[in-house]
Amino acid sequence: MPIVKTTYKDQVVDHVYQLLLQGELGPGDQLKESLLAKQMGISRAPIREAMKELIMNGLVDYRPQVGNFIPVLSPKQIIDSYTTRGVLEGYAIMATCEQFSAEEVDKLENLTAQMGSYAEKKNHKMVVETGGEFHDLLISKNDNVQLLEYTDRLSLKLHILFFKYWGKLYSPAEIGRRHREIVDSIKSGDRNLIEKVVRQHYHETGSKIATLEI
Amino acid sequence: MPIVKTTYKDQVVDHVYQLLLQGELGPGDQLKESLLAKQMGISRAPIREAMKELIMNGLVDYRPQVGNFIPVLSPKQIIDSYTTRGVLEGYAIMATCEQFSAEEVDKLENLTAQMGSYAEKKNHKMVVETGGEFHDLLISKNDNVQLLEYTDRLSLKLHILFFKYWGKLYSPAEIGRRHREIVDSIKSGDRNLIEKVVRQHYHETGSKIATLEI
DNA sequence: ATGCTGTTCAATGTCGACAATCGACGCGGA
DNA sequence: TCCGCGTCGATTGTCGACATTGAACAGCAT
Repeated sequence: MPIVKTTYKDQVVDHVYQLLLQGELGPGDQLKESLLAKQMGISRAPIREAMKELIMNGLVDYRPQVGNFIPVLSPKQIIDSYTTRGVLEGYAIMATCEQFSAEEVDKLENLTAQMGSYAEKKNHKMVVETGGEFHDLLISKNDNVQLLEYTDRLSLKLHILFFKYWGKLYSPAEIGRRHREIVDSIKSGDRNLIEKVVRQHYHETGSKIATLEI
Repeated sequence: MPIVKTTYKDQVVDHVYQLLLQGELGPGDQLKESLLAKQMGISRAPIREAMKELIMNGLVDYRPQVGNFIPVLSPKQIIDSYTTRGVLEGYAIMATCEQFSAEEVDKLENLTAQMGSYAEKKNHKMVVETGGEFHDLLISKNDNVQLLEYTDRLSLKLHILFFKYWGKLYSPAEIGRRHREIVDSIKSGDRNLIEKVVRQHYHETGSKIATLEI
């Protein structure tokens, strides 16, 4: 039984995540401290604490003396965010690519196959879950805390803001091709290629989402 | 006359920056809200707001229910931070390298010469200032807001935590060589080279500082 | 001497109220 | 009609006080 010491601030953060994931909060919406406080039966103090954390993670824009808003990202900002993610994760994976054992490469290939299978069945939930496992294994070798902090923040932000597109972005064939490409680059041992492939993957994902968001 | 709307929170942030730059605050020190509030003649509310901003910029570590502390970075963490900076800025510069005009390249070379000159005279202050100008010009072409946000944060953090070493890191000859190397890579137009040179520069800087910090 | 336990105190977590400020609205004049 | 200005309401900024929690210390048992 995990004893979870949960402070009000953390509850507020989770609450806002839920609101975003359930679509009750969308781009441009304002998060009013008093309203949130009343809804949750607490004071504004922990709300403000939570806002700072959300701002830190890029899920809330802060305008002094005005309020906190769910960010409205322009197409360019979407692409830039994914580009940045590609830069960070591309490096993280490139720098550790020779640490993958044969078993782990097998695992990556299995996950790719599973993802294609789920995609065929239009089981988007499992596609996303399997994709997450694939992704986590890829960057799991890196231990640069500073870099991981930034990638985690960015992943969380993009995941929550654009999760609704995850299922519709790529055809099953494309999903397979893209992930195979990454695995193949790792098997090749060509570090430059690995970094390039990862960067391109995220850049294209960003571009696709940007077009869908207009 | 610039009308600067300065809130208490911003004053607190600046105050802590000053304490850090003046050496009155160092790694491991705790920032006690009540104490800061009393010193500045304000309540704890804006102090807490400021803490969040400092945490966001990596200049303060937050331990729930315990307090806020100036981070103590291990040698590896120092190297990792500089490595990450190299990854981000290396990409930023590489992606925009063909946008530099001949005049701007000249400017970079002039700044390099000036830096060497100041270094010879042991004018560390001007070395740092000129180096900052060099650096700012290099990344000025990039307009990826997400990436710039991360690089700015990281630059600020590393600048404030390690500013004391800036003058003593490299010999005048090394300073010249390093910056010429970067300018040359830009003149060559070899994107891979540019990124590699920038990454290596920051990695080596991090390594040097890490050894000095022990 | 060592390790556990309860107490104490200082620091953070939370609260409700008041002050300062921004944005919207409506009025009046060109 | 359009633009500038002042008022007003709603929201954030700040405050002092109280509640809660973590860490250090003393005392006891082993």
